[in-house]
Amino acid sequence: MSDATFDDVLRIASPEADSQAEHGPVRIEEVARLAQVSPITVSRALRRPQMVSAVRRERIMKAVEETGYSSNPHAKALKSGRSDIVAAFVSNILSEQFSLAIEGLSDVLEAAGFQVALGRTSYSYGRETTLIRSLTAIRPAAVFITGVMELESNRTFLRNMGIPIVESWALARDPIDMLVGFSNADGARMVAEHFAAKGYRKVAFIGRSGGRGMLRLNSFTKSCEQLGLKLCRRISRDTVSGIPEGRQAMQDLIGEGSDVDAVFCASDLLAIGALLEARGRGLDVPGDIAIAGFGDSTLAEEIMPGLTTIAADTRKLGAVAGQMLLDRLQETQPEETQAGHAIRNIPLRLIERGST
Amino acid sequence: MSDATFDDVLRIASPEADSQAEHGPVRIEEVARLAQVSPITVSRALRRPQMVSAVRRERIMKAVEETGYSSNPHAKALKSGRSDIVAAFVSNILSEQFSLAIEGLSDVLEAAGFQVALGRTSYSYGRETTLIRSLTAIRPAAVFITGVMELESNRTFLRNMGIPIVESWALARDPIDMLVGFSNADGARMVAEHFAAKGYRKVAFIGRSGGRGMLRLNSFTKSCEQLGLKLCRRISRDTVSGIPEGRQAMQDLIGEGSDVDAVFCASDLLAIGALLEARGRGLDVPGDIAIAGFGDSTLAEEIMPGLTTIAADTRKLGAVAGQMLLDRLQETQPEETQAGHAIRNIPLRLIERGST
DNA sequence: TTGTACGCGTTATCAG
DNA sequence: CTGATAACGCGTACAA
Repeated sequence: MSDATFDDVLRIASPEADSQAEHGPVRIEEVARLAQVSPITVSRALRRPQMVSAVRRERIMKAVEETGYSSNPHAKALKSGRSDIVAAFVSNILSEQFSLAIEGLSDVLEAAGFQVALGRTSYSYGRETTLIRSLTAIRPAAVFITGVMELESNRTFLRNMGIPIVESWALARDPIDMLVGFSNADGARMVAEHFAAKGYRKVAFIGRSGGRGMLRLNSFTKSCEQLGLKLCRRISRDTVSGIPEGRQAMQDLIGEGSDVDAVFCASDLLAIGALLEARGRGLDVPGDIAIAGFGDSTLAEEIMPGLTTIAADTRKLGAVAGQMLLDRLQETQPEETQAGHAIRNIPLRLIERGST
Repeated sequence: MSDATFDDVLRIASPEADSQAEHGPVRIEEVARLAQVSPITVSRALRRPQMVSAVRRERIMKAVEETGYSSNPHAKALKSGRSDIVAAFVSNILSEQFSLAIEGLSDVLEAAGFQVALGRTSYSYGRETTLIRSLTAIRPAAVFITGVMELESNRTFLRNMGIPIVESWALARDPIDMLVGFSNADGARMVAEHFAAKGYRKVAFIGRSGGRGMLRLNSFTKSCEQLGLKLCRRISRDTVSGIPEGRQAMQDLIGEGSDVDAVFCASDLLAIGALLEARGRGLDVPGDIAIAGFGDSTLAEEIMPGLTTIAADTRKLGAVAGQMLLDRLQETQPEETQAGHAIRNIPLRLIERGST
């Protein structure tokens, strides 16, 4: 312990001393005794109120209130073979867009009594596989993935668990189960069309070489051809894409002395890095070079001169995913709970700002 | 479903068909049968290997391998009255610093077989209280908080759970249990000293009015007095502090026609908003006005002309917290597991960049 | 509508 | 060192 100064921290006293935690957790039996019924009746009163007479139900509810009873989720999970946990796989929790999706998801699910457990795959198949295998033990009620599961073995494994699954972030043709995504291809096309409309002719692409970066590049390439744009340069890296990588890529581009008009960056962070580098070297954006991104991060609006980008409402995406899972979890006829291959599309829009 | 273009998504086939999930989870009994021992011996072989003879232990381990057995965490939790879940309370998952702390925490804990469950308090006492109460049901093994619990009732509740708890992000004098923090007061003083050393004399403060914002303001105020700096203006808001709020605050400051030299913003995002606004209005930073932040976000380094800021290694903070929890969880004599009031200090340093 | 008996998978206890 | 027995708290199946 160094001699650092201690902070004086706010403390807020509360009148009622809450000694509830002292006596350990309340069991259903205690509630039953208080309400003068059997434990199973308490259980029913909570799970299927209409199965219990009004008189007892009220007595029970009162006892529940008084004791602060809530059922033990582990016992419940053990009995039912299924927990109230929804597993959410995220490649990178530092991503604003993924975090927003998780917020949307957990807002919906927590309101319905489910817990969201985060698993970080860190863009690694190894970690992803490890996490997937651990699901056998946890017995989640459902699974959400910010992305599409790529390894066929993991897809099979998840499918065999027989629980609702939502993949996301792309409009894949045959999801494991359900899907809520947006069309990366459309987004890339919108950028190409925007470039064409603004009169840019010689364009470049910066992005990750795998996954969605690749999707965006493929579509961008095709659209450029159709629109008569010349795609002079593609800079792909397979590392995670942040501001420094964007800077580096732009540096490469400029260093080559290329005469590119406009650059499409497959993520906002890449685009912001590129933009900062370009301006730092005295280039005018968009005069000397136009830049567009993907994702509509907070920064896209704040940075000078404003970043043109493709926006998807990812908080909504998460909320929709949560609702799809809930719908399936709360279905009355579990027999019908076959993989429905429901697909929901989240529309994209291009937001034009100063950078193009 | 609109007519959006379907993306072609990468699929990676894998040679070995893994049919493990088909047959439902493997139970300890199956392993026992395979190894020709009783279930309890399997349990012991896994939890206390030295209690089982080498011969059987090997047979058992082989059977575990073959079946892919892993113990059911719900049954374990039910039996032991304690789960392998560590609850982590975060006020805002969109914060880069908090996310890094969570990464550090879960890297350490997951390696030791614990699961980290995130609870978002959203800077709301109500949500915090709700989450705290829900812990009774979940029976976490331990609790981590990115911040200091302020409500006395919640502090009591947590203390009474009798599990290891780590608060963080400030050097509070009497933590509920353990603490790993940095001195917000020191950080603010470092900024004041830096301003003084650079010759700035008329300074301002922008920050949140509660919690750590207040800590930083108090210390900054005192340091300014001691150093002969004139603290002309304090702009406090009680909302979450992002780039837009920083912009707004700087706008207020400039609008008043004040002749402030330098501004200390209690968070990097506020500082970046302020910086963008100042430059957007044609002010030179630091010529016309110097700006310093707190947190050392990625952006601080990237933005022009570089943001002077107070850096704390929050990933390390999370890792240290995880280790403190682990040490307590793995203590052999549970009798000694009294609230130790261990306090660890994470040093701060001022990073000077172009903005001052 | 209500209650009894039992089992979910694991591990502590105690006897061997 | 090993195994039989019981119990963790809840909810399903069945009986009343």
